[in-house]
Amino acid sequence: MSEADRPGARRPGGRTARTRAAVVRATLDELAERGFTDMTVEGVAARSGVHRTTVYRRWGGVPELVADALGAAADDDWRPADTGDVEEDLRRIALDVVHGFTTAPDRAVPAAAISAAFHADRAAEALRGFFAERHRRCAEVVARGVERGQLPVGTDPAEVVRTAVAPIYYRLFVSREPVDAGTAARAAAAAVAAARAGALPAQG
Amino acid sequence: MSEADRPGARRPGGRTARTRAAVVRATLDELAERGFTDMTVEGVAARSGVHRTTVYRRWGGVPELVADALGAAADDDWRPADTGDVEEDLRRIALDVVHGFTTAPDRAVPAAAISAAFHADRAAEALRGFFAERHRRCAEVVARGVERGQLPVGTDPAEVVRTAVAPIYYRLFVSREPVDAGTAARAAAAAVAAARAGALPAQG
DNA sequence: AGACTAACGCGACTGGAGTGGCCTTAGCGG
DNA sequence: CCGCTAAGGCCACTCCAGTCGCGTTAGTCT
Repeated sequence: MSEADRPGARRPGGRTARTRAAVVRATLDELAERGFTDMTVEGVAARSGVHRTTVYRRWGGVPELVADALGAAADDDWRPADTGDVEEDLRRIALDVVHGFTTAPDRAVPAAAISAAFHADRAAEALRGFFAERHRRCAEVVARGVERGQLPVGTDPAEVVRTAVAPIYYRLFVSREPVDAGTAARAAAAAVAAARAGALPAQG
Repeated sequence: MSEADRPGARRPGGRTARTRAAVVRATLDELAERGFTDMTVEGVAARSGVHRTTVYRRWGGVPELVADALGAAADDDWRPADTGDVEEDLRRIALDVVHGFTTAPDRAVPAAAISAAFHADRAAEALRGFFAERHRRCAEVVARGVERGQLPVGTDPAEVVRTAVAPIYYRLFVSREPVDAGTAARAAAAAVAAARAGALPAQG
């Protein structure tokens, strides 16, 4: 559900949608090439063929551009794998996170989104929405685990997901320590162990 | 071990140290008053009575100022409590984190440090050093728990600490969800449960 | 005490971010 | 097919972050 697709928008298709697409694409490219800190509205405008003023009017600044790009990137059909084992499913989710921030071609985008959320409320809201949706999708993995009897009834699905990925983000952006596949596996194992022990109940 | 105290520094005491102290103090004040995003070198210079040029020369920019302020703030004598129970000790550590980012008078400082690390390598290094030291101090809590037989031998102390605090940082700065005392208690309980299950071994 | 030099103060300058007014274009309606 | 209006283009302007060169001050060392 992007801005230009909204039913209430005055000019749903046509020029408005084209400029937005061009700017979003340019934002992603600039982000990958120069990074969030060195990125500039001027550069995005030049690359997209849209005038600076238009970008300032419709978005407002770099953090908002990143927020919109995140929203566009979130409109994917990503789904967690279903291997039949909760811990394996969670490990794959955690591995996706590690790859998304270390080896993925557009790895600068999610990091920039987290950084942008410090600078603009709109970016923070976009981030909140993005992760709410991710938690929703990943919760199915935990729900399946409960159905299979691998996790106790009453386990909070989203909390298990948070526990499984939080250490990765913590190392990446807080303690600034290296992350690898082992980090992901360990975090997933810890989340499952905690859930099995009943330490992650709903409504806690 | 701050810059001005270093044995190799050319001018250990005197004007250099005074300027640095004034600038660090001004940085903390500006941070609390205007926040990281709206903070400016101009403001810090004016408040400290030091010229803009000097600040640019010795630090380089806002992120470096924040990094130095973090370094100064890290020179405290904070120690985790010793209640005789690992989970209670960890819960108190987690509670300190929650308070430090939500209700503490200088709560803007640590958040700014995390944000600054996205913008300057020097800030990222300062952050890394800060958390390495924190992990070191908090590891004692886990070590005591192992000695008491509350946690299995071979548990990785730092990893338990990371697991206990990571969900808080995750909610604060990644998923942008609210945090409270319950968040801290839950995270500490999950960390202990995972450690008890042997999911957080050393050298993993 | 006096020279030496690192560090600071100062003002001028540059470049780019961000804004406002005005005109043009393109999509939508009748 | 033709007006209507939202959105974009264009240009000029302001303002502030950051830099440079030079003069001055204050520790340090003999």
